[in-house]
Amino acid sequence: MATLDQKITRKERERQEREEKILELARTMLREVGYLGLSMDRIAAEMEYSKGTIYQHFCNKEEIILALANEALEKRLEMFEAAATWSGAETSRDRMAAIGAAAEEFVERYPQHFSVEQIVRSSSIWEKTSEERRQFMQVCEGRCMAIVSGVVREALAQGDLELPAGRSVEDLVFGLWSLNFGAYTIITSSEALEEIGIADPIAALRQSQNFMLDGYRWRPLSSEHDFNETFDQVKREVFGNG
Amino acid sequence: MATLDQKITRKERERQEREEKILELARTMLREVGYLGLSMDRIAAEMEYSKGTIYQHFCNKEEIILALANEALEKRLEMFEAAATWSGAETSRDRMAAIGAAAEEFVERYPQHFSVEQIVRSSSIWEKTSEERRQFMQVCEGRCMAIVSGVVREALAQGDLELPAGRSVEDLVFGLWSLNFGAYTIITSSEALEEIGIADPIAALRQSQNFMLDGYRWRPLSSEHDFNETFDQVKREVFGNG
Amino acid sequence: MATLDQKITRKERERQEREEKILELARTMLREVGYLGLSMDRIAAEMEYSKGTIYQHFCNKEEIILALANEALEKRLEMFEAAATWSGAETSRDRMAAIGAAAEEFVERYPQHFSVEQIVRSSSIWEKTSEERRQFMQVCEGRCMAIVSGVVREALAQGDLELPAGRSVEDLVFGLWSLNFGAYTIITSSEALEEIGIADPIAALRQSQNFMLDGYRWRPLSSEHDFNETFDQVKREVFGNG
Amino acid sequence: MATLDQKITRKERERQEREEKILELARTMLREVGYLGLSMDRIAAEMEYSKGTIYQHFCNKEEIILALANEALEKRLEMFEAAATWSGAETSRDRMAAIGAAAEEFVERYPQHFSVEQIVRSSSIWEKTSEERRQFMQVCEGRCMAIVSGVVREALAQGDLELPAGRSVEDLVFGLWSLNFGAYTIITSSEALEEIGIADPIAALRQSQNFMLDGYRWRPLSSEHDFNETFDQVKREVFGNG
DNA sequence: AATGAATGAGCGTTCATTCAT
DNA sequence: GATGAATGAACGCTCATTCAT
Repeated sequence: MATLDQKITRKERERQEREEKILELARTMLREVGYLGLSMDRIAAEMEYSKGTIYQHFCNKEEIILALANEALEKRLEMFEAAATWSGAETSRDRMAAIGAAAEEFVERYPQHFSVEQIVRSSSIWEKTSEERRQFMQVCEGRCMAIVSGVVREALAQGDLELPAGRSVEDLVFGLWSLNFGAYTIITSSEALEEIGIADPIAALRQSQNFMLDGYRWRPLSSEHDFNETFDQVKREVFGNG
Repeated sequence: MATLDQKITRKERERQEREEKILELARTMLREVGYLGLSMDRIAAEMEYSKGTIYQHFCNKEEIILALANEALEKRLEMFEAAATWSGAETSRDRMAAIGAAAEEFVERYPQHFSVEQIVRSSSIWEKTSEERRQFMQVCEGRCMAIVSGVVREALAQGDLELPAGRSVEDLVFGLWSLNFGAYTIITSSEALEEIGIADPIAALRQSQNFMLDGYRWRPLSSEHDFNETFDQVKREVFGNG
Repeated sequence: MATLDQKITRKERERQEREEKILELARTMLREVGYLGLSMDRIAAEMEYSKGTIYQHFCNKEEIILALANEALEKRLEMFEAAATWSGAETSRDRMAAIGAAAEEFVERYPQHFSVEQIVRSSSIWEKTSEERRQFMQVCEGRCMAIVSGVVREALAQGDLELPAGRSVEDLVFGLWSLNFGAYTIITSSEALEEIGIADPIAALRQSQNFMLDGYRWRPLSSEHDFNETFDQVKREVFGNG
Repeated sequence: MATLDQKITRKERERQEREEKILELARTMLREVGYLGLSMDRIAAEMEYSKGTIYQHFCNKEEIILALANEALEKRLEMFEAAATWSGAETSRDRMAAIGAAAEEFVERYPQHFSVEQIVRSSSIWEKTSEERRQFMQVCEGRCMAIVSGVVREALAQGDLELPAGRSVEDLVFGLWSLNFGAYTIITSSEALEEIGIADPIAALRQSQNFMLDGYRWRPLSSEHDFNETFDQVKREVFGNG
């Protein structure tokens, strides 16, 4: 019985390993040759498996992209959650900075994941899976925003922050989101930023974020606290990136 | 001689008109059916010219995209320049706001152009023209930045703004650029932002920009001046969008 | 020994049940999705058995079709035999009408079976099994004809019918066969016969058959006897279709 | 100008010749390997043209079948019309026999055309073009029937024929249609009819037709006139098959 | 005996590109 | 200079069949 169980387990394990391998390959290819360059033929050729086998795992090219996007989403969520519950945060703004650090870490550690998100966003992959797309994208965006919004609301509750008239919590989050998404997109897709004077875009991004929140008067202001240090601390303590 | 010249001129004019028509068609198709849907066959079918003729103008499908991106760049530059030299600006920060308004107007007025920029940025179109790409992208980014940088430098010169230690003019510009590019990308590619709480993303973007510059202590602060009004004024006076 | 026998019997019974189940499924699928839609994968997916197991029963996709055709043949033969030995027949022509009723009943009761016959007839399934085909098809046609021929010969023997010069028993049978096969094919494959004026094709078929036999001077003529009533009677009494 | 015209004419002629060649090939392949065996790859391989070229003529595999079916329909209609207007017909039943001869000639002269009709009828080709199918099939059947119905109505008008109670003109036509379609199908798809006793199926079909019409009391009866001779005469005089 | 992972040839179709006219 | 027929590699996908377990 044990043998049988083991057998099943091994087969299943092999299956999952194969699936992971397909996704890994797809992720890399997506990064290297883009959505257009990603083809089932190429994936099959690059693996030691045949086309048919790939199709036994994913019945669509789109399903692969979908799976990839799901992975990316889950990874990011996981990291955001870890950051949002960081025990070292003394203020609500610390917590916000921690999430910023998580976003930074995410792109650095999993650049392919970020790539996938951009492709999913820009491509017309979804024409077929249109209905699912709307749901998936929205869930993705919604859950990510919920974490950030939670921290903002906490700040409001604690009196660290007041919103200007007519602005909602989500508007603030949208600002941070745009800034981060835009920055990483430019960093990822622009070669030679240095040559146009941007030596350290990550530092510039941190600065911009801090100043934006200063503008909102989220206390403590960046003039009162070194959030740069907070970023580094989070990356060290939460993500072991020292 | 005059006749000959005229003839050449007419031919040349016809040639340029044809070229413009091809690009116009390609632009529309790109927006409607995406990069994947854009095909030389389809372009030819939709025109009164044949495929061969189109190839006489653009020896590549990629060349067409390149030309489209060029157009977009030129259009944006033109608008940025108009904004940067707006006579109604009383302060350096007014001028900065004017450029923000130009960016807003650009996306609203020429959504296809913005589309093209995103495609160019995300696609692996460039494999063949990789060398040209680096140059082109850099020129694109460089010229746009130069205008914005100019305004920042003016602010520094006039004492309206001091940069924090370690930050360059380009870092500030990068922040604005990221924020804007990110915001418009999200707006363009997310369906149903409203459902996740972002009712007026453009307003949120303006706010974020203003607060970011407030963070930099660029005077007058947004608490001292209604830049929202400046945005509207520029769109009215410079771009006739009232 | 008895135990062993029983075991073998049970196994064999299970095997046959499985085989029957495969065929049942295939028959239904053939009708629903056509020959093109019939696939080993789909059959396996729809059953609780795997592809490999199915291949243990039928080493070919074609073999399944062959088996299906065999079933159809057997079913029809069975019904023809029942009709040919109908105790209610008073004349040889009654007996002939009874077979006509059987053919009618067959198509009505087992439309899938008729479907299979047509597919087998039209498809080039047989390339591989070509040798078997010739045998099988001939056996099929031969045995069916034998029954009908038997009735014709009986009529000749009893003096109800004389054949015109140069015509054989088989020629008469061929006429009936053609008429029936053609009619059911048209009925099955034509949508909206009614719109082209054929409101009741079954009645038209009965009429045509009767008149053809009248032409042969097979007594009693349809003017002397209501064969329509005979048809209904057979369907009621022999096939319980009332 | 003449040169230009000629050029266009030649190109167009070449195009049509190519198209005809594709259809000819497809027709033969359809007959030899059936609908399933017909593939764009095979057509392309068998011609000296590439797959792309084939697709420039027919944008679908189905379009080819459709074109083939159209050809068959037109050919048959043409032959039916020629038969229906045969000047040698002395009676309405002569005219009917002439159409029978046309049907015979059609299958003999263009067996592939008849093949196409059967395939179109039996296959699930039409799943995609389902809407068009209904129309096309109906037009096909309708136009063919109209000619035959016309002759029947003429017979009624001239008093050569009375219909039994409850039977329509179309019912009679349906009988003839079924008989012919069925007979040719069996002849085409059954190997070795002779071995099961049907030495001359064409003769048997003629006989069956004649007797069916005799049953309807369509005068002159086949006992009063040698319609076999009429058949041969039509094939000779109208179709030059002597 | 039963399984289902793996195969790989084949399918219909698209499309950038070339080149004879 | 303009044309569009011709190409052929590539695509996403299917499926009958095999075979190690």
